[in-house]
Amino acid sequence: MTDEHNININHKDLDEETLFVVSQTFKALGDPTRIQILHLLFDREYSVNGIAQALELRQSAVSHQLRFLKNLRLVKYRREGTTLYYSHDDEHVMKMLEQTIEHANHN
Amino acid sequence: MTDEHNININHKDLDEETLFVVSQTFKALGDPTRIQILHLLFDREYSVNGIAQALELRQSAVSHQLRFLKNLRLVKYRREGTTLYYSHDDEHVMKMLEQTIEHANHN
DNA sequence: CTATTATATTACTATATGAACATATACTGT
DNA sequence: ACAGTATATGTTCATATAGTAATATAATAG
Repeated sequence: MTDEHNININHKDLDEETLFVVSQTFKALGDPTRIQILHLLFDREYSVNGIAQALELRQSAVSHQLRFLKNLRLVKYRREGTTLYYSHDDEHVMKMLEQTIEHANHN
Repeated sequence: MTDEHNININHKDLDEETLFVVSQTFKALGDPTRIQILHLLFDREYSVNGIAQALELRQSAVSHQLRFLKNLRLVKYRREGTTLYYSHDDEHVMKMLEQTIEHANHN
């Protein structure tokens, strides 16, 4: 009989799809611009131009990065006229980001 | 004063150095090969060739990625003769990796 | 010392990435 | 329909990245 009662997680199975999803998720957080965008969205929603102004970035640069984040379902948006208000859409990722910023500041 | 003029309600500012450290940390986890290496090191230490054989990678490729991970203090090594045994060296990062793999598998 | 083994490093190549610019699309008000 | 505004998209370019092959270095055994 094996030690199936053990609480430890089995680290031996890492299938290709999981590997891809995990690496993509971290890749999203591996760029300063995207981190800044998500960091902004921590507190409240922002329009695309709002993000661009707050971070002093071109509108197209922001839009490109938002598409990246939206493809990974890390952000979502609601429309109000011609304006799109973006907000974060993945609690787990936002918590990781918060913790890692905390961790980095603590050193 | 309206909310429109009060753009900087942000609690925690995100200084440039923190931004760099955080993005570098996530960048380390943003590559499938590095994730596989860290995933291997979850349970125990491995030699460079051990990692190469386990993941079917060239020795030099593994060595390159280990240098990357070592620069970020995510892994450490001990020497035994000519063999270097690598192990993980950042609990926070390993926990994040574990949680994110769990999170990805859960979907 | 020399030979062997394990790992690191250098040089190179192919691909990925991020930003810029210009343009296209979507919506609103007139 | 038209003008104006907000956002998205296509293209191009410079740089970053990951891998390979070949070589260098380090430690050990004989």
